Amino acid sequence: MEYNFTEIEKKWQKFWEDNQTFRVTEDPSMPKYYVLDMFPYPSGAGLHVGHPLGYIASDIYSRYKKLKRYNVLHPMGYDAFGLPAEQYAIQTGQHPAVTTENNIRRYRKQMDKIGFCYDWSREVRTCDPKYYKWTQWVFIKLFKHWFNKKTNKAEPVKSLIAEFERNGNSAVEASSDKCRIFSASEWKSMSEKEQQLILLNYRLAYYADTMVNWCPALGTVLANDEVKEGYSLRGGHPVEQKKMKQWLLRVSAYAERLLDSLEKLDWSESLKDIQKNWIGRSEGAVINFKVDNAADKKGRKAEIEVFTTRPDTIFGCTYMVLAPEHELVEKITTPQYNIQVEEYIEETKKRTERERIADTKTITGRFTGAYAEHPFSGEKLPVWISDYVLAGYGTGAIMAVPAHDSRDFDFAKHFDLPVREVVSGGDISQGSYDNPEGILINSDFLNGLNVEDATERIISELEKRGRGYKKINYRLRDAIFSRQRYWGEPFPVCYKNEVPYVLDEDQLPLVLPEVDSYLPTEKGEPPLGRAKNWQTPEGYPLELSTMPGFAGSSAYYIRYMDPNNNNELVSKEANRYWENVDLYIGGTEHATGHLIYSRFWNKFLYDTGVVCRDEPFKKLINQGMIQGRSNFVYRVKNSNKFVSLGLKDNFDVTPIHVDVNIVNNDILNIDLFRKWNPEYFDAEFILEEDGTYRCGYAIEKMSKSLYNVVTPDDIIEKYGADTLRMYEMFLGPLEQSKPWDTSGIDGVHKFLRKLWNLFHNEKNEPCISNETPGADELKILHKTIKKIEEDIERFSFNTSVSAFMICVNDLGALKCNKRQILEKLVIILSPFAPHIAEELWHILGKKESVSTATFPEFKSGFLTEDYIQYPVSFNGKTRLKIDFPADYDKEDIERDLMKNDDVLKYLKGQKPKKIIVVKGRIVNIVV
RNA sequence: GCGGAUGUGGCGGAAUUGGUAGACGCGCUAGACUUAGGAUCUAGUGCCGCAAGGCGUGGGGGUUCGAGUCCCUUCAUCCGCACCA
Repeated sequence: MEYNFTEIEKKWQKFWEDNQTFRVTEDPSMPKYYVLDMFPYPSGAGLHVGHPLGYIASDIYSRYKKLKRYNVLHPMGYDAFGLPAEQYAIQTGQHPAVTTENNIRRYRKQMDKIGFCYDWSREVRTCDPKYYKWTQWVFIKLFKHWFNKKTNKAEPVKSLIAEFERNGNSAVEASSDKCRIFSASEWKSMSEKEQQLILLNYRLAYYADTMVNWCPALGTVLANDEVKEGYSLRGGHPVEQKKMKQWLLRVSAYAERLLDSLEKLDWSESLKDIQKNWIGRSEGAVINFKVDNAADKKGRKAEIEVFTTRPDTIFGCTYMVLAPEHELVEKITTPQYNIQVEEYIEETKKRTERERIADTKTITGRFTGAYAEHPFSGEKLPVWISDYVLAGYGTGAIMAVPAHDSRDFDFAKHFDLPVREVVSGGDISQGSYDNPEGILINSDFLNGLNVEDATERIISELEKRGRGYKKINYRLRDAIFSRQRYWGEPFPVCYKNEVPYVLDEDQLPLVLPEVDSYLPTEKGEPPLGRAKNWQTPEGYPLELSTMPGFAGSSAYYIRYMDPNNNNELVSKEANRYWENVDLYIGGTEHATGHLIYSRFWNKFLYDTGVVCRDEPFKKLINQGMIQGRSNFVYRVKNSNKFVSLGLKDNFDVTPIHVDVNIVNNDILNIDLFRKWNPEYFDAEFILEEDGTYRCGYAIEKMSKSLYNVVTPDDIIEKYGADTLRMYEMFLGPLEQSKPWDTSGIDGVHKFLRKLWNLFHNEKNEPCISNETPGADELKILHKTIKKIEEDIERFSFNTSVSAFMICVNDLGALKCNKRQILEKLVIILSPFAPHIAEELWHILGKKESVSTATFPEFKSGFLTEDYIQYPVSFNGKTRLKIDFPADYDKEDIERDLMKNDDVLKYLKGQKPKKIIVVKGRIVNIVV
């Protein structure tokens, strides 16, 4: 036996655990560095080879930073509440806590085998009451705060109440729901219930009637980021729109800050773009249009409020459209049109979100019979309803400008409404001219202005006349925060007189109760409706919904700083020391969910003084997906005969996925294939000339159903964890998606064996020389030190693996076993292959873990060369390679070139027009 | 429709600032050793060509002494958003 990775890896994993090698504490004498992985949801399927990619990268970086003398926080935990465990519970009756516990144990086992340097003493689980106590605590805090637009931050509701008592709400500028204006005396005369209901409009966690994404199959509402193209992200079930009373988080209050501070984050541009898109800032104006035939009790005309990004086109407005759900529809529809409008509203209600999206080409709508008045021309504008206007965006109403908006144009053409051009530059007979460029026409006082000036002018005019104002609108919606499910955090909320109140902090955690079934009750209540005594000691009923998945993951990075603190979410000292995450590695699938919510959550905690940094994740890297590489066998139709890839075109065949684990370099192991599926036991094979069965392949998602799943466990058993770690990195750039193909792993494994051999003689006995290394050996070493350091700093781990291979190949060629070289090599390799590094470090006579060493310093002196080989090209084509002394100048080189026979041969007697010499790099002769 | 990413040998990929395209590894070919090889070692391996030489970084055009890299244009694949007013 030579390099016995199984034994070595077990030994050092035990050593790390016994010695608590990676346990960290706050140490003000050292600079901190916080490396975080997106913690996993422990699914029943366990980890496949794609999951640990990011963990390995962050582990390498953590170990590197430790060698660079940083105090590194590198924790891990579990996002343990969630739907799959609960769905499984419904099917099997197994308590989700049990499934979750089992899955966590399996994950931990799998992770331990890879040799990560996590400080497991800091582990968190979102389903642990000691953890979710603090999730509930933050919820209460959100409930007790409102967002003051004047100070642009969250403030206690107490201060809001004080203001109401003093001056009513007229001077309050809050991110809030629409709320009527009241005076201080009105406030004081209100009942407790009335006051509480008003405050709900202001709270950052609030309870309101809202349009939700309802998923009947899952029996719960979903947040916008949990729905994709009308289907639930988890499970792919249809989702419909429904009005329901739900808990929401006022994320929209932070839209501007979430957008602005993206600038200073070291995230990829594409991820920032996704967030920018999701937040969806648009600048425009709110304009009020009076409606003729509807007035309130005091005789004030009703007003349609619209939001537009093109107020400059206001004179091109020829009609108005309300969303079918708009509250004014009922009030303004004239009796004559009542029936058809009601019909239309019924129809749209029936359509699911998915149908609406799928069917965007059919133009539908109804006239309400009402007319609005143009704020400048006084023209009568017919008011329509149509589902192309969304209730949930802007004000749910638009001024239609068919000449300059393609949707309005299509609608106008369909219903034969007038089109009036107001910005020159397009051809209105052909279609709308949406470009915001051109000169205003047919627009009264705006005529002759360009779009930009016209926009400015019209807004000031609107403001002067009190008919509108400048407004920045965001697409980002408040997050629906309740789920009608069991396996999540209970809300610390009870209801008195149907008004929600939060529990006192000292009643936390509010522990998830036991239920006899995980299904909704007969009354249609969530599963918590089945819990016995689900009420406060005073007898008030508790909330029946639970919190969504993103609740527990929104502040977990804070909890790691001080995971066992029972008095605070995080102590001031721990938070001030660790501040925030320096490096966060995870998948891009969380771009609009977790990464928005946790930024929001963090900003709120920053406003309230709980944490000291206003952004949670300074630098973020999205690792690419590892795709599966599937293999196929080709069955001749209506037979049990399988034909090899090279011959399959001669037959009528069906490609069938075959387990990649019984295929090697696309050659099928026929014996294993027969055993793999009894159906194929008697199969016949048509083989290649060389007697092998060659499989086809395709790059697909890694998935059980495609038989292309490779687990880290299998790889570790065959090659060891160090090989797995290095091969995962060797596959390609961290951020790119790339297919997993086990075939290539031999190269990395061979490398580790070659490394082992540098330290051992033919009899596999350790054999280290104390001789002083020569210049060539030092050069190889320092070239590698430099390369590895640079590569790690830019997260180019694939190229560092190559650099190690080159280094070991070169040292192997020199048969170098000199201590001074090998010691440093082991240190720089240890982040990548920690087990073999520890073993070799030990062989070098060290007693401590190699992780306590210091990253060696690169010395440029060892790299200087006497001669430099210059590629010599003629007209840009490389023809020759000539050595020149390193200190040669341009003139020296030119002079020598003209004496060189080969150069003269290529010149064929011509005189060069020009000679370009870039010192130390190239020579180019222009003929 | 909008926004983003990617395109280099049979395959994964390298080339960090405009300066030797294909490092490193897999695979393949030949050889050595071996009872044997899915072990190990040596050599070769972008394409065309016997060769000289020519062609080569998705396609077309440009800037430059010199372009995978910069500019324009176009195609393909993937991802995100989408009646967002």
